[in-house]
Amino acid sequence: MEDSKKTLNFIEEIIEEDIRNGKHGGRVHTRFPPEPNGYLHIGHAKAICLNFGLAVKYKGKANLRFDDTNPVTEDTEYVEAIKTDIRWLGFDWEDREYYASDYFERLYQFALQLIDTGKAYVDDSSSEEIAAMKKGPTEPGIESPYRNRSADENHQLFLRMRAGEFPEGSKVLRAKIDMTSPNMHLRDPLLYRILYKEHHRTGNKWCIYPMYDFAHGQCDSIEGITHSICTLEFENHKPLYNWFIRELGIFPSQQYEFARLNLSYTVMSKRKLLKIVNEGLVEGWDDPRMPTIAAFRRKGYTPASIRNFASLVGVAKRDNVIDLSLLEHSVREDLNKIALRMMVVKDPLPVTLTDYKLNGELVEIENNPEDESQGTRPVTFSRNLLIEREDFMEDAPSNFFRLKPGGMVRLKGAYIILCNEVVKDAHGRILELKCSHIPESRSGNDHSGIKVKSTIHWVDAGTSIDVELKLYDRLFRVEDPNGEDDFMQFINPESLEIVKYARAEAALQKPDPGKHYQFVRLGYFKLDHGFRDGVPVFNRTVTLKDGWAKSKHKSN
RNA sequence: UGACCCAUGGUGUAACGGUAGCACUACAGAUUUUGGUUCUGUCUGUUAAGGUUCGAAUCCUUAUGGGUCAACCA
Repeated sequence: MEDSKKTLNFIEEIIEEDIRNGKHGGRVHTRFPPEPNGYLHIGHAKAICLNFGLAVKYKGKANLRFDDTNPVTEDTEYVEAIKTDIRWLGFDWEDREYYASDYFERLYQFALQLIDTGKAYVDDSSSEEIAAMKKGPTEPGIESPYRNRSADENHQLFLRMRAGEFPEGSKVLRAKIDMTSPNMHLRDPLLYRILYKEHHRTGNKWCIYPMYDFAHGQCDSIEGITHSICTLEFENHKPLYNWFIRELGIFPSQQYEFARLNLSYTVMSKRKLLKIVNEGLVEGWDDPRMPTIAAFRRKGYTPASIRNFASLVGVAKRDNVIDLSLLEHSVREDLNKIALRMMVVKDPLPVTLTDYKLNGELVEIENNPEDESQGTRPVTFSRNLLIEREDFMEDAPSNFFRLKPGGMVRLKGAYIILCNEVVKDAHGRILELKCSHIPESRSGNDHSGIKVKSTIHWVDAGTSIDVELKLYDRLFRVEDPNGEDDFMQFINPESLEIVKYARAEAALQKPDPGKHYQFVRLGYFKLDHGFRDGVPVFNRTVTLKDGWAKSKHKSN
């Protein structure tokens, strides 16, 4: 959406070929089909951008369709969350909000049609018996003893299944295809099961529910979907998808599969994410350490950065693990242009300017050096300041450019200062720095002639305020934690660091919840849900790139 | 050991029989009142073996490696 690449991905190639051939009158109609049983994650974001993006690019349409055929796991809570996320990403399904459950009656009629043409039968076998008769992929299955009931008997039985005359699990409807097929999905797949469960939309109207395979393709067909795009694991379902369309003689939607997104240092399966939530390892689905869209939103990502990321990762058929750094690159790129700069000191070290005689003054500092139109703001400067503790080093190596005894550094937007004395307590902990300033070095009017190697951030001790900072790290310690059962052992125990009392310039007293900030040299931040005991709480969206930290890491 | 799918630098992704390119990462340098940004440069790649061809990442064969499928989940 952001950029139209010159080269096409394989789905775009198919679409352009179809348009050239006048297939479906050159019409392009896609759909995004979430199951409302969990929150959307960054992998879904890729699928959303793909489906809705294709519709935009080829002047077609994209539907939102909830695949709600399993009343046991689905809920309206998820429906609302999903809609919020898609809208936030910037996509619009207009009036095309559909539900598989809207089509239950038509799907039921489709089932009767298959029964009457001898293509489906009611099976009384238990689920264990059915599994046993299917056998494994390397050997042919065997046919059910109920497979050759007459169309008429099947018809009557299916009517009675719907009427609620049979207990849950006692009967299923199956397609009659081929029990010896090497493709397991073609070994008489289940179409309907009996389930006495209330559905979040249809209530108790139904006690039989269609399976995914019997619902999805037919829903596509009903909606006139031209390109039904799904992930690779449905590749083996395609012959079945096509079989239903052919046997029913309905609109021939076509399925295309692409590789789902995997991100390093996290997991993407709903089951695993649910487990992390349920075991209380995070606050919830929108905890900023989660890979959900809601979490990225709360953490301070922008919709544009996620859309751009989706475009950067591309669309192909090979399994992939995308570097987290690509996502971070994408959000930094966006935030650098829009974020308001502010100064916040995470770990304050008092600095007293012993030669500063004024009763304080205001210095003007730019709000965004990348964008002059964002203007400047006045910041209070005085004799008593706070700087970052790690910006001072007593025995500094030669490549440490910040403050050291007898050394000079510029305070961002203000003066160059000189460190004269280090005040310590009995344990040797540094309590305070006594410094002097160079009056002629004032920012914007510097005629001191002095060049310093570094500029550091600071706040005025008297007027600064407390803020809380929530600093996040990757959820998992290892790049690919996707082991089946042991993934929990790779959880990063230090994925959240809370700085309860950082000191911020006074302007942050009334933070704008809609704005993205850059706390100079600390990273990009966004207001979390609000305040804790009157103290504003900020989530760190992402750090700034830090060459110094890297070189330090290397020499260690 | 059945069927289907996939294989290009560290990670992704292009090249549609004719110069292996782009992004991220990493590294080096320049600029910089954020060790940020910006700019410049460098490193690293066609899984293997055969075949077709004047010419193969691309087509064919085989091998190897990886993924998916045996839920009354989607």
